[in-house]
Amino acid sequence: MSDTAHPFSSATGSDVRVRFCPSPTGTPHVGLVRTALFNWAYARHTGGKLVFRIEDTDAARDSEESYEQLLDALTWLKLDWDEGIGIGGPHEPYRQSQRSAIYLDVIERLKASGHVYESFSTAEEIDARNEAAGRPKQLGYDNFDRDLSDEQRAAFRAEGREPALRLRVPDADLSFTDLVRGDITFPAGSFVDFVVVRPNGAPLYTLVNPVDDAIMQITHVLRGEDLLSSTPRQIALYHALIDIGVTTFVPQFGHLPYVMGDGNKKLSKRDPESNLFHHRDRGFIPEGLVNYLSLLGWSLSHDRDVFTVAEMVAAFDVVDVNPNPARFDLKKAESINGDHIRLLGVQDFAARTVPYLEAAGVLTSPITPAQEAILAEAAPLVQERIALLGEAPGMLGFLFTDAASLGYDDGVVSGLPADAAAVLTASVDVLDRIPPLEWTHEVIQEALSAALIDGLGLKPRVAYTPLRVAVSGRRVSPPLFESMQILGKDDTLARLMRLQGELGA
RNA sequence: GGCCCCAUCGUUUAGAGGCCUAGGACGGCGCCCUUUCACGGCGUUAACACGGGUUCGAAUCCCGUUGGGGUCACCA
Repeated sequence: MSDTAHPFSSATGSDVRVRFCPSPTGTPHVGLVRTALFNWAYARHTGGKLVFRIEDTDAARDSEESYEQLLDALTWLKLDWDEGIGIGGPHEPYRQSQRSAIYLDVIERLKASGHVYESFSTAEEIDARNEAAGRPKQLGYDNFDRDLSDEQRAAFRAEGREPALRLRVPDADLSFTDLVRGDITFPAGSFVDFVVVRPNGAPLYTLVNPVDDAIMQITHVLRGEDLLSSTPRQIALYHALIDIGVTTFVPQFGHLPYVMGDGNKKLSKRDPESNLFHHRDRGFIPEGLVNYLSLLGWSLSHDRDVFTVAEMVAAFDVVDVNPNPARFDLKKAESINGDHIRLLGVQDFAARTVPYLEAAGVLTSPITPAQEAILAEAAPLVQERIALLGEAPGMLGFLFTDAASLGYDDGVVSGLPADAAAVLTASVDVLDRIPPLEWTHEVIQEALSAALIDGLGLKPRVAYTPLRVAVSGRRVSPPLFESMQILGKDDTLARLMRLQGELGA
């Protein structure tokens, strides 16, 4: 059925207006970020606008720290917006805590037009009435106060009660076409008159969210699936807002699938994997994380899942979003991040490792020119072998210390084969004969290979493991000969001799 | 419980009636490359929840069943 008085938005191109409107509670969740990403991508794809506003109407839970984190998150991921926080626009202010006067005005108009009425029922009374009537408690509010007479209202007030305000929802089926799920109909009676204003006059999310969307002329509401069942109530409110002239259309809705954790549960805020910054701390780069997050409910094509954000923007449309819930798969996320790390220019890559190396105490802060030179040499060696920037300190740490202070990983020295000492002796001997000016990985490899593989008849694995441990303190490291080249002849020999000492002791 | 949503390999996703003896990716397994670990290459594993329809023909459409999930706040 078409409702010509309350039409849905028909925006499709640059007239599209989407919004991202988190409430600043806790740390940014990857599901929240995915929602931001899809809104952003849709705005960029259509050439429309993304509005960023803050829903801080819950003073008890909202925090300024969380607000800062939201900005940090979007900035880090390079999800920019066209209107709202920090930018301004025609509908300022963009923090709900500063929009009270606007809501008060809308509430007055809603009251005057009879869309909203005073409700004195308490939760206990509602439960009691349901119980008395043999209805399950979960049925909730029974529209009891809908047609209270003036006398009845006066009587309640005389008892000292203050009313909440409820929206009168239509007694009719409500249908809409969900952008990702298709036609959805809620039968009349499955949604009841809901509270929009507390007795103390404070408007609730159920009111302010649609009111702001209406005032800001939002054309597409793309949000989490958890809001799906509140959509009919919201559409009912929208109809009221249209009736009183706040707006002229109802936005289109698209409900994005959940981001799940292990098992069949929504990825909980308690789970560290849900925390965006946890992933950043471990060394995800924005390109990689955005790419992976976009795959949670969407895909670029049938045979590619590593792509740039520009490619995503060019192709993204909400109607292609898959309605099934998606599981956050760390392994795959890391793999895709690794692919993006490999896509980085080597200088860019090196620069991005610096904060991680500093945080781990591998580099001084600020980095010295000498350290910078070593990093530049070593970066290509590790760029292709890590999936997270957080692996860089472990991979590169040995290059920024000396023979005396090098630490050995647990068990690597004791785990060396019996002939390790002989390998070290032979290696020191042959390496010492390389002139300093010829100290390159090719020459080093040639010399070592001749002495150990040909000379001692060892397998490469057996021959080089002691050297690797001596040089890096680890069983796994960047390529051995290249590492020796970076360290230089003196340091390399000192490290081999130190391990000789450790083994002899 | 009412209402709503969802249902393709272990995971994610391709698939909008014949191109599907179901494709990609991650994971797993094996092999190759190789100075370790990776990277890269090659191969392999493994799915249309079930039952009815509609149709010449269904993973694709309809109905039901089952199984998941969400929501029913004077939170957002």
